[in-house]
Amino acid sequence: MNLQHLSDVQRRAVTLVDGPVLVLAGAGSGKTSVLTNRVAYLINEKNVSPYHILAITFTNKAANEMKERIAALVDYDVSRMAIATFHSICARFLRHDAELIGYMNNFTIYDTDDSTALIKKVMQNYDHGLGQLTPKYVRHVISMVKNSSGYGEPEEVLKDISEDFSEPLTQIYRAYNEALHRENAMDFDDLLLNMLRVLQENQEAREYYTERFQYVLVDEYQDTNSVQYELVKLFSEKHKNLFVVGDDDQSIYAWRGADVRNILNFEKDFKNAQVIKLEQNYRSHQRILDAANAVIRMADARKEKNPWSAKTDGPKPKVYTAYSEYAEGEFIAKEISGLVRGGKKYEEIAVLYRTHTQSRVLEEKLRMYGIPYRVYGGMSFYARKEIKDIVAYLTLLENPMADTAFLRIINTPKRGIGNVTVNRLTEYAEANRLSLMEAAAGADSFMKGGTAKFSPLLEVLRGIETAAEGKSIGEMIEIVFERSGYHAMLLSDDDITAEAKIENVQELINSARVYEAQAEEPTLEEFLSTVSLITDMDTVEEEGGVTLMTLHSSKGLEFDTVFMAGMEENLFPSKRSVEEGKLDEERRLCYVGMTRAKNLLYLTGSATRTMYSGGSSSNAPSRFLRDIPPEAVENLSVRKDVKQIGHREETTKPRINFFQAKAEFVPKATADPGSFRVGGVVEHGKFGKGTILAIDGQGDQRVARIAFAGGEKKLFLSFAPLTVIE
DNA sequence: CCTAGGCCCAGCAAT
DNA sequence: TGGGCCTAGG
Ligand SMILES: Nc1ncnc2c1ncn2[C@@H]1O[C@H](COP(=O)(O)OP(=O)(O)OP(=O)(O)O)[C@@H](O)[C@H]1O
Repeated sequence: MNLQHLSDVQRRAVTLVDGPVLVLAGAGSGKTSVLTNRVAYLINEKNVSPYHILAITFTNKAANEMKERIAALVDYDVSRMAIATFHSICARFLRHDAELIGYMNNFTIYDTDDSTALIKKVMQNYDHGLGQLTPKYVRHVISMVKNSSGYGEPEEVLKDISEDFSEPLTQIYRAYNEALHRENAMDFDDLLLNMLRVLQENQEAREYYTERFQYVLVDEYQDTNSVQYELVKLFSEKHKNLFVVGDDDQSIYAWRGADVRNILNFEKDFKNAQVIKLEQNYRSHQRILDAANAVIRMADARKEKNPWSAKTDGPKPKVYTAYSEYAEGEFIAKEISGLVRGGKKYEEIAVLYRTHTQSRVLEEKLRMYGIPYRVYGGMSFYARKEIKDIVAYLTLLENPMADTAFLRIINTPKRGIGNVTVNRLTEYAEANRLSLMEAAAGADSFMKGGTAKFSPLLEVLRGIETAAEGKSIGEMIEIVFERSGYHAMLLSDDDITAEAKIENVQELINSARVYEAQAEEPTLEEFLSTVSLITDMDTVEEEGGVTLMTLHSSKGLEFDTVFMAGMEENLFPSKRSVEEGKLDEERRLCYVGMTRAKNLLYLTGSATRTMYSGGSSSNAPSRFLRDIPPEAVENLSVRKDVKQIGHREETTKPRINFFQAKAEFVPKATADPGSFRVGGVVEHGKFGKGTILAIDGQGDQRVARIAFAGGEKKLFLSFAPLTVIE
């Protein structure tokens, strides 16, 4: 196998196959490439059967790509290979082993929506004195507890999280888990946790998996949580050939339980571990690296690295501060248009932001300029209401005990079953330890006319079940769509979104057909499993225009040109991160974003931003911008823009922070009127008229590159005898 | 007892 | 922007 395309040290990482190995290296150093090559190398050169390999990727898409690569190398049914995300692989194993820990193997996976709904229901049953705590918050706490299970009992973990509420929270935590178990359902965290229990509690299963996995590989190791850590440790305990790659500077998921200590302590945790450092960055040129390193250098507690790029030169990162988010969007759209006119492809460009809500304005401006784009993340296809409703019907076919799914469709379409009836049903079901569906069948015993009330629904469900017998999944969805009355409901809905919803359901049918065509042995169970674990990131395409996504989602990806929008205090870093002292994670997120760029990096922001209520806030430029030495970037901000806020200010309500903000983002030297700007025309006492090509530096150090008739000159703006012509 | 429409409030990131 | 809560009408 040819490994000539790798550097010496990368090759070493690929071929050092025995024992625990950590590749700790900065962004763009080829960690993922090394991991993929290593899998291929094991199979091709070391004659390891694909069956004996466990490789954990960060997205399903990355897993599929890796499988495709392996498929080209060996004659093996790669779909059976254990290459997947933690969640997918655990779900797959549990389909076989859940019964070892008291679940049924056809368990249902509840997504965030489902689990929030269930938590809400559980909370209603308790006079917990948690009035002010929302189900969403409680779900987050519960998730943290589950993800921290490697550290101890729920009670202890809860005390650390919330001293005051630990008791009621513990109660809810228990009740929620019991409900999940009764419903034969697992939430995302349970997938990991229950797989861990299988390994811990069942000797035979442990034997099987540890014997099987001679080689264990994990990508993005810095963002593993305590349960994932335990899983990795157990899976690799027998053969001890554990290979992990990661970058502590890219740890950005502590808020959902990831623990960077996993990577920092690797050498201590795994005896005889070898550590390989990759220092060369193959993705970005040096100027991008310089700026990114200026930001990450300020973080505490990190392993120092010496990244360098062979591409020593390239355009400096560009900074632009607009006066409003609309102007910011406009700037980005204009720049993209210009870049594309210059030959760049839309697909090579990404716009990254801290929060999904930022995308709306950006989209608006891109559309205005006729720029094709695709937004990833946020509301994914499978999270849409109509899709989730149809999926709930399918879930009930597979698992009639899934009360959460039942509650979702009990009155959708409308069947005259309201809150009061639902509450009575729930009470009755709980008192008699029945599933809601079972309880509904005996409704006469708890309310007058109960049977009559529920029989239409039960008949629909029974009808679907009979009709779906022996049918393909695509056909099942059609049956559900028709017989549930969902289609009719949408047809009679004159809301403009109804048509799109019908199309979405059609799309769901399509995806079921695609799944059936591809799967070895398609089952409804597996389809539902896949659907609940699919993310938008798995559908990233080569085509489709400019990519819009959050900074978090961009981890692991790369683009020729990257715009980072919303580089402002209170947004990035977020207000909460500052308040809660979690600034470093934001800083690392900034580092992740900047290092996605191969060639061109724009850092944009706005002095003001509209709030949901219609008001407006004004924010200083992000501190991360200030951490980059001025001479390392090119500042494209125009004084003119800044002044306009002043005008707008006077016509609208005053904003407390305005002057402060203005003072911070206006470079000093431009504080005098008649400002210089890139593209502007100036006159010099000696050289005559010229056009400003670029301005670098700040304050007295600002240098302009100006094209005069007699050639290009670099001049200090504060000293040169220049007048602005236009 | 159900439904629809109006009002009020909230704001991060995602498997 | 939307989801949760409240109210009036059916
Ligand atoms: N030896 C090499 N020669 C040339 N290009 C390389 C080499 N190694 C990696 N690359 C390229 O560098 C880029 C970054 O590689 P990769 O995504 O594997 O890095 P990474 O360390 O996983 O990055 P990150 O941590 O930022 O996600 C890819 O485009 C890859 O093809």
